[in-house]
Parts: sequence; C-alpha cells; structure tokens
Amino acid sequence: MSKRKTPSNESNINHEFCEFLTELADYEKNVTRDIYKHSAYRKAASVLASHPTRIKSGDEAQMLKGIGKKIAKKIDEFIQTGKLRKLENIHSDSTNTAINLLTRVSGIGPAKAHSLVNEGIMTIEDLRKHTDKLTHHQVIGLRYFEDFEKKIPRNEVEQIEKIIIKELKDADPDFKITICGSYRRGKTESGDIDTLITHPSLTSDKVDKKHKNNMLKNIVATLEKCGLVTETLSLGETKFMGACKLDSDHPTRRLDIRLTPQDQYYCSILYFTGSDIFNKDMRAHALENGFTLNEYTLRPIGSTGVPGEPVEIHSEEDIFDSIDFPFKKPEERG
DNA sequence: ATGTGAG
DNA sequence: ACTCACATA
Repeated sequence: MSKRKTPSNESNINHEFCEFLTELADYEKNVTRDIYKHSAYRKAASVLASHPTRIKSGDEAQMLKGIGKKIAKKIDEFIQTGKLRKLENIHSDSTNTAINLLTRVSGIGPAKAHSLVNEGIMTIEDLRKHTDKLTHHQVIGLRYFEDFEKKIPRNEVEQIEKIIIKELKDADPDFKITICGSYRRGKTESGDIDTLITHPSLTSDKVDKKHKNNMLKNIVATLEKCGLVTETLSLGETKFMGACKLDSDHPTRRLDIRLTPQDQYYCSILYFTGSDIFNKDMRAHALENGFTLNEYTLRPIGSTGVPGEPVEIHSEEDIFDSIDFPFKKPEERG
C-alpha cells in the first residue's frame, strides 16, 4: 500500500470528527514530531469511530475515555462552524504542506522530510535537483513518485503473476507462489504487489541459512533477467522490496517478495492477505479461544500464559478450524 | 547500537 | 504491533 493515509472509515456516524482528529494526528507525527499528541489524537479518533451514536457536543464527547477538555473544545468548534481554525492554519502553512508532500516519496519519513525542508527543499522539483542528499531507496521513490501512487488494475497484476509463476516454476517446479494483499481479496485495483513464496527445502527447524540466503537472491536474479524486476529497494534473506515493469507502456510498480518456510506458509498467506481489520478480529478471536496467532504461527496459550508449540497447519482452513472461527474466503475478508 | 522507514 | 532491511556511527 502507498503511504497516503486512509482517511475515512466506511459509514461511521462520527466520521467527520474522526477525519479531522486523524488529520491533527498526522500533523503531530509528521510536522511537530510529538508522538504523545499524535497518539492522543489517534486514540480520540478510534474511540469516536467505535461509538454507536452521533456526538452532539464536546461535553458528551468528554465522557468518553481518551477525550479531554482540549479535544472536546475542538469538537464544539467543529459542530458550530463546520471547520477548525487550527486545521485551516495548518493547511495554509507552506512548511507543513511541504513536509506532507515530501513524506509521500517512498523512503522519506517525517525525520528526513523535516531536514530537507530546513534546507529549503520544499517541492518534488527541488528534490530532483538534490538527489545527492538521498539514499538509494529515496532516489528510486522520487524517480517513480507518480507511478508509485497509481493504482494497479487487476488485469495487470494477473499478467505479472503469470510471469512470476512461469519464470520461477521453470527454474524449480517445487516453488509455491501466492500473490496476497487486496489482489487476493478480489479487488479490481491494488496499491502494490505482495508475493509470498515457499519451497519444500525451507522449514523453520532446519535453518539452512546459506541455502535460504541464496534462494531469494536467485529468485530476484531470475526475475531481473527476464526483465520484470527493474529496481531493488532492499534485499535480505527473507524479504525483497523493489519495483517491476510489465512493458514499456505500463508504469513501474511496487513489488514485494517474501520467502517463508513451508510450515509457516499459511499463517503468512493469511496475514498478508488481510484486511488489517479482518486480521485484528481474527487474532482477537484466537485469543478468546486460548491461542495466539501471528505472521508465522498459531500457538496455544497454556494456563501459565506462555505460548506452547505451534499447531501444525496444512492449509488456511486449518487455522480457522483450530480456533473455531467460521471460514471466510479471501473475498469476504473486508 | 541506534534511528529511520516500510508494510 | 511487530518485524525486516537500510544507513550511520
């Protein structure tokens, strides 16, 4: 997914309040770098998001945990005037807007954006004149600034998927390959391409580090050789982040590849298919049934509270069954 | 080691 | 929330 904040939670009755609180939260994180205010606004937004009725006044809001005098006052101002002066001021301040803009470049976070603005670099055009101040990741993020914000049509992901499968299965038919994320949930567009790969020779007990280490590098080399992978942002033993391009008349797309041991493959697929909200729900349900579920394993929690040995998993359904959670197809995990 | 950033 | 990879020190 791109860095653009997902502003609005679907049809939430206090949606407008959540929106301005989230904007204030982002401002505190990116511009003032005050993580306490940042989390205070986030907490307030999240408590309002799950509040069942429309808030009528600041006083009413202040009853809720996580909303104090200051936020209550802002809610009153918003109810009365339909806007917030603090937010209007933020929007009209060029330093703030520059920091928010630079932060949209992949690899540039609040700290880097701040230091660039301090040096007078305010626009993407300015940045293109000063690539010597950037890391490799940031240079690539800048080069494909426009491309990386474009959505990827489903049909294009399908074509990229075909190439990845063909190239890797030609090299070794034992590879198992799944594209996760919103693509797997059946969406018509995706923000990036999140690929999971495993191989029978990879298990978490026999950590054959040399073999594993070369395996992902070899995968990337294969995809570079056929012309699909065009850039590398980072490449370790288990995770590749980079870019690919279908052909000269398609944009450059963000591509991630993760290599996982076979016994952890389904927990990984589940995790990276999402959605985030679905994952949260499912992990909560696992806990209620005495299990802990993460990106790697499902483990029972003993009476002492310490997680036991991982449950053996041979499919996604196994995970649902083990925690007594009704199976949902990827398209239903919204 | 520590900080930054991505997802 | 948590993990991985990177850059800098």
